[in-house]
Amino acid sequence: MATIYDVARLAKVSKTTVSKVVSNTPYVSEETKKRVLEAMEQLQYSPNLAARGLKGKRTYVIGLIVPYHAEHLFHDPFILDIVLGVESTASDYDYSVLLFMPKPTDKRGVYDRFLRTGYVDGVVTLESHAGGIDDTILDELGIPRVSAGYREDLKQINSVHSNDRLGGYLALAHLLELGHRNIGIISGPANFVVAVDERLQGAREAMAEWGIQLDPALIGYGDFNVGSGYQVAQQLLEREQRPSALFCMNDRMAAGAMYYAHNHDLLIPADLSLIGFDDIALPTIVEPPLTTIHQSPTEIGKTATQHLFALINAEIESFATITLPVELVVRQTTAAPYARSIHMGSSLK
Amino acid sequence: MATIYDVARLAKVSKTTVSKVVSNTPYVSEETKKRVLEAMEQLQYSPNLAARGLKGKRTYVIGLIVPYHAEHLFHDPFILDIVLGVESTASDYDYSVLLFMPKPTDKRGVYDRFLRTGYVDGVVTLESHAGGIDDTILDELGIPRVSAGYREDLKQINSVHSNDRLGGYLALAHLLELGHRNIGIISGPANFVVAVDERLQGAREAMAEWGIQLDPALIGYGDFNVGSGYQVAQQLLEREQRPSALFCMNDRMAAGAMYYAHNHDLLIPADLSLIGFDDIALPTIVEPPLTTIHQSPTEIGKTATQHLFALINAEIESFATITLPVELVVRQTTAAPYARSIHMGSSLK
DNA sequence: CTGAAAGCGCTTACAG
DNA sequence: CTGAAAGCGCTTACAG
Repeated sequence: MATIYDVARLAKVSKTTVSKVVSNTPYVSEETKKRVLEAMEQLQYSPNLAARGLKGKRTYVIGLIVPYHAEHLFHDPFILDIVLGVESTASDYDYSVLLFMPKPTDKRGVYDRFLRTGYVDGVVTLESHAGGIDDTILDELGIPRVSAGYREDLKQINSVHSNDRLGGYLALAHLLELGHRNIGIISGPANFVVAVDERLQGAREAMAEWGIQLDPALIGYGDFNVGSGYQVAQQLLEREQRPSALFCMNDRMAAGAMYYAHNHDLLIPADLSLIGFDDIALPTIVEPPLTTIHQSPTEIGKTATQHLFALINAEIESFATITLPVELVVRQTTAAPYARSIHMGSSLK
Repeated sequence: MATIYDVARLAKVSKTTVSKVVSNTPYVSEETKKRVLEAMEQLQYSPNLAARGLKGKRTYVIGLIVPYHAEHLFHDPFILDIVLGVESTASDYDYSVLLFMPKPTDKRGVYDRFLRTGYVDGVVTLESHAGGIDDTILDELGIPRVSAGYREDLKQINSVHSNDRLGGYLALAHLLELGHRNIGIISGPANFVVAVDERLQGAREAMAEWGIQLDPALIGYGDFNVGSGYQVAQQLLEREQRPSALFCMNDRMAAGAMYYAHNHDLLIPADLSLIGFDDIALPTIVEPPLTTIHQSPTEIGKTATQHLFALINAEIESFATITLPVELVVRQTTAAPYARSIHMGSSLK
């Protein structure tokens, strides 16, 4: 591979000058610059990252830490989208991404070693809940860090996530506006996945605005999988006072709930309104199309990485948590309550 | 961060000796070694990767190239599992993983630059179909490469994938042994995803053994999503001579087919046998449990990475394609054909 | 605007 | 078994 020396010789300048052209320093004459650029092109020169990293203040590499959690959380399709957002943004900044996936069984040393090798200018961590990454080594080494997701220490700093509280609020407000009062919630794991707690809080706030207290008995806890949506729907819909609407904390559980409704001759949305969260591409056979709260995992990855570069470049020292907008997407699974039963009597089956 | 010099000083030896201890060279006295090890521990010394990469023959980094394909292929849960296998194996070998996700819109230069920076000792590429990675730059730079999945040039070399042909064979053989003769196939995209072609070939071979010719009209083409499984099932099951069994090329399409069967009062397996491929964790509400062909994406990642290290260490020069075993997992969606209709007459509805 | 020189933290022959 | 010295390919003050 061509080195800076080869380029210098071909362009008849010094290594120093080549280096200046590479790093776009001003005060290089146009003519010299052009000659160097041509030589670089001709030799397909690409600066050796190891050498840059060794001498300069930068390694041109950021770390991406994706802790392996429980099976179903790790296989969340969002993870790949966030990773994609991080990688493509890093690439835009001419940075490379070093991937690190610590397992829960890893001793502390593994994590330390990854950072102490001195390879990274900063790290993005993917987090969703307790037991994640801790900052002490990062602080000690002076490596900036941005969290894509909620920080495990819950500090409102250097992290990027969806406005989950607003999402919970919008979902409930939508149902309340339609006239629903007896609303069940199919929650994810609470006190563990921070986003879940936030969405619950948002739901609570919406209900408070309508003067309603959230009944804990109307909250069921699933694990984000389709199957748990089915089970929790069953648990909630078998109640004496059957809820007229369900807020499901992700689209997959909403699909499970819909499946339960189909199996029990509940028409959606006539007998039961359903709203999800995420706005993933559900199988087209899940009918009717789901009303949901849209969020953008790729944007989370992008925004987190952009802000990491702002930290690396010392443009900012830290930033307050960024909450990305979420959006209510009304499709065909929500309507006024008991639209059908009002006309046809209350006995549904 | 502590350097090799700090360690040398603390242990009262030369840098050279420390380096020898780090790289586990023999011919260091036990006593010296122990002192150095203690100093390393005390200073939390970790060799600087950039310096190692610059001077030594190795960078201790491998590249992982995950091309962004069509939406649904990229979001295949297998990808994350393969990545996990690669990362954890690299980590076992004290290597780091540099992630690279080229988009179809990337100009050639982006890919080149990733490799020309001289950061990687080798690369693992994730591939499934045409239009992937080409070897010319790798060959030019002398960077070893292993493909996790079928190589896009279809060379039977330095690649690791499941024994898809055997999988196709096992699936069909299972159905044929149960007595099915009129068998439909819900295929993935053919002439594009290599594994699909292989599975079809395996299916063909099984049928030939039973003296049956595969009828092209009994093959429908889906896109691996649940919805397409539903649609193709419909297309095949509405035929004059309704197939008594369907071989689905992944579990998600099998779930779609099952859903179609439920909606049309076909009992599984009494009226219709169904076999999938992959053995993913389907939602528990998909009932009955699916008979399928098991494969192990994490193993693909691990095996590919292990062999990459064998190439890097020059233990081998190349290796013939490794096909990882697949396994028939018989659960409850397959049975002898028309188990019910034989007893109850042929009118099903 | 240009370039000579020092040095980043290692590894690797080589000599002892 | 141990260590002095050269050098990997860059960047960065510094001098001109």
